[in-house]
Amino acid sequence: MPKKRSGKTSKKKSHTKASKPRKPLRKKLHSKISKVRVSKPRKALRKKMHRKLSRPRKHVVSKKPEKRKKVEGRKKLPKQLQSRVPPSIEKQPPADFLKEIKSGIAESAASAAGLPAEEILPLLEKPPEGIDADFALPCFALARILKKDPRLIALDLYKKITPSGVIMEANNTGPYLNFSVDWNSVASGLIPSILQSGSKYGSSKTGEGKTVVVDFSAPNIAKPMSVGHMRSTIIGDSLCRIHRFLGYKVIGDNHLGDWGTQFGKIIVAYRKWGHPERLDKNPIEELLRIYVKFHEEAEIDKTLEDEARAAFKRLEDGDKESLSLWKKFTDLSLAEFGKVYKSLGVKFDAVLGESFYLAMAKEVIDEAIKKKVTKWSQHALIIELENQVPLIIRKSDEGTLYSTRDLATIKYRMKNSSPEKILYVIGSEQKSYLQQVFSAAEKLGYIKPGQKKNLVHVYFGMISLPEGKMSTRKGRVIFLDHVIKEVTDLAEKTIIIKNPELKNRKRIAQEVGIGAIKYADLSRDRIKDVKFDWDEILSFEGDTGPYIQYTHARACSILRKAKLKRPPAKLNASFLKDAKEKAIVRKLAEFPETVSRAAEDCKPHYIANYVFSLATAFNEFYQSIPVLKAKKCSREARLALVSAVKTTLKNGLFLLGIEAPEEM
RNA sequence: GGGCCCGUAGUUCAACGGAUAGAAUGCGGGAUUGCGGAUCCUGUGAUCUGGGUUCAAUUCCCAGCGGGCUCACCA
Repeated sequence: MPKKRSGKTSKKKSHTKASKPRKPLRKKLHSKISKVRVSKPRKALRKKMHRKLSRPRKHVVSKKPEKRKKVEGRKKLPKQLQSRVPPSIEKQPPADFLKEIKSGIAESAASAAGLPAEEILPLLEKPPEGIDADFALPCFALARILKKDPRLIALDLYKKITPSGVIMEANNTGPYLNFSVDWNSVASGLIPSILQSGSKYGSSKTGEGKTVVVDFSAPNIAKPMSVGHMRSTIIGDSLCRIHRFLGYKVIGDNHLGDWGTQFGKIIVAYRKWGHPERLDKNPIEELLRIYVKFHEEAEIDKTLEDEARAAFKRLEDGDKESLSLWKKFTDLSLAEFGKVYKSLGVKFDAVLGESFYLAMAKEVIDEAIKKKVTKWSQHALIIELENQVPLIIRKSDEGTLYSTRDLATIKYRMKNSSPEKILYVIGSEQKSYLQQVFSAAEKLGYIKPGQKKNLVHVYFGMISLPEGKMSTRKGRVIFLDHVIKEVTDLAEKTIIIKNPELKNRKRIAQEVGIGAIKYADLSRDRIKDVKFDWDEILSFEGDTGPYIQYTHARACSILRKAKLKRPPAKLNASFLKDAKEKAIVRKLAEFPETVSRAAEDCKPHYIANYVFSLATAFNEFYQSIPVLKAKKCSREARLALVSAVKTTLKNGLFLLGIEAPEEM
């Protein structure tokens, strides 16, 4: 049975529209009882206290007393405001303030310790919540090098370090050396820099001159796109955006499943049971019908599979009638896929399906024979691999296989784009298969020896339904366009309730609905399996795409009402005094690092999590601190902050492939 | 059976080997007619088991248990 390249399609009982469980829109009626707000300790603090009382500490190393002593003895140093307005040179990538702060800290700690800064830098980390500091240097690693008690090292460094620049103070807490940063000073450079960089904030030039091919989506022709294809499409699209943002030349390639034995099946099925009129009217539906029919009949009549293989062989050998059928099916399917891609807002730089590589695949076979890396096994041609199952590259009927075409694809891509990396955004179930292909490619010399690591399988877990595995053939499947429609409809209903005056309601409902779908996928680590859950995808509250979009829209709303002609050129950040404001400034500074980590690990969920935490920080801020009604200086500073948040949220959402409407 | 992946509050997810494991959702309380309540505040509640490495393990290693995927002429 054909499998989808991008994932699995099967699914069990399909939910039909009306029966779908759905989370009701929450109507909140609020009681108007006025109450005096009592300030309470923060939740985290509470928890901590509770834990302390109820549970014995695990490690007795804790030196609370010492910590306290240190904190008391902490010396306040004069802060030196050094606002650093970034160079306004166009070509210059946006400044990465976090990186600069960290290297500043690393340098001063390094010179105090007499070690190179490069050794210190990677050790720097963010202290946990509740620690009153911005950066921490755990001294354990130094203890080994310096052969000293880490606590003494921390103390020693603390004494030697003279804070300067944005580093306001250092202090030692047990084996940790903690640094506090003057966020006002940082903000006065960072915020104008963000405003100036705009849609470029967070980008860099690290990928300049390098090419990355992203192989993603890859639906199978003649089958509808199910939610099984969602992950490859959404994750792949995001990875394209992220790499492009970092300066790479990206070739997003939709490696369509438009060749292979399943076409034999469809051709056979079409000749036996197909209705041309139905095909024209409702192509995917008809193709699916005959495809399912084929498998039902094949259960009974075992010769059907052979018939299909033979039909595929004729297609591969260039039989005209078969080819014209193939062409028809392909064109019809592509038209359908195009609609889905359009609503998802996904574009490709290349759409080179497997059929494109047919001639090259045949060359691959000849080459493999010539290079003497093949062996015969039961009339099929195989390549033997170390510690792996051999890879079949030609069937016993001399037809090509997925593997043959994949090898040809590697050859073609290396030759034509010489990419630094090729990312295969394909389900984890193909992990061992892809490793075989990569090894074979190395053996055939399509990649340089030792460069196998540049062929990266960006795998992801499988989508299943609450009722079990999906299965196209059994009709247990949820179609992607169905999901899009449901979510979009709900978004529209929500808008009608919450913002009836909104213009462009349809378009924004679409943006919000798609945002919900994409965010639900991209906000979790791709390697984990997911259960498709209507309730989750139809939820617009909490950790969801619409929450981020809403936050962005609120920021836009404030800026709109402020009627600023243009963002302030200068910023007096000393008016950003509140802890909530500082928290936002720090968050803003973390964006570039988050983006590059996401690219390194090919994990867009870093960005999703980031954007959520920034949105949350912002919501907490504007909930309690007035912007428009603040006094002039505060108002200006806060408006700049709001604007920087808006920009950063928008950029983050963009990297996830999610629109950021200004109203919703 | 061999190989690979996963195992965290009731549920769904986070957590560059570090200091008190964060959220969301659910359920229970709340938000002075201030910038849109798709928001905010607050209570509740978790690292599968057993060993090992480490100053330090949710994280790394081994074993077990549970789940998923995969083991050649499908893709």
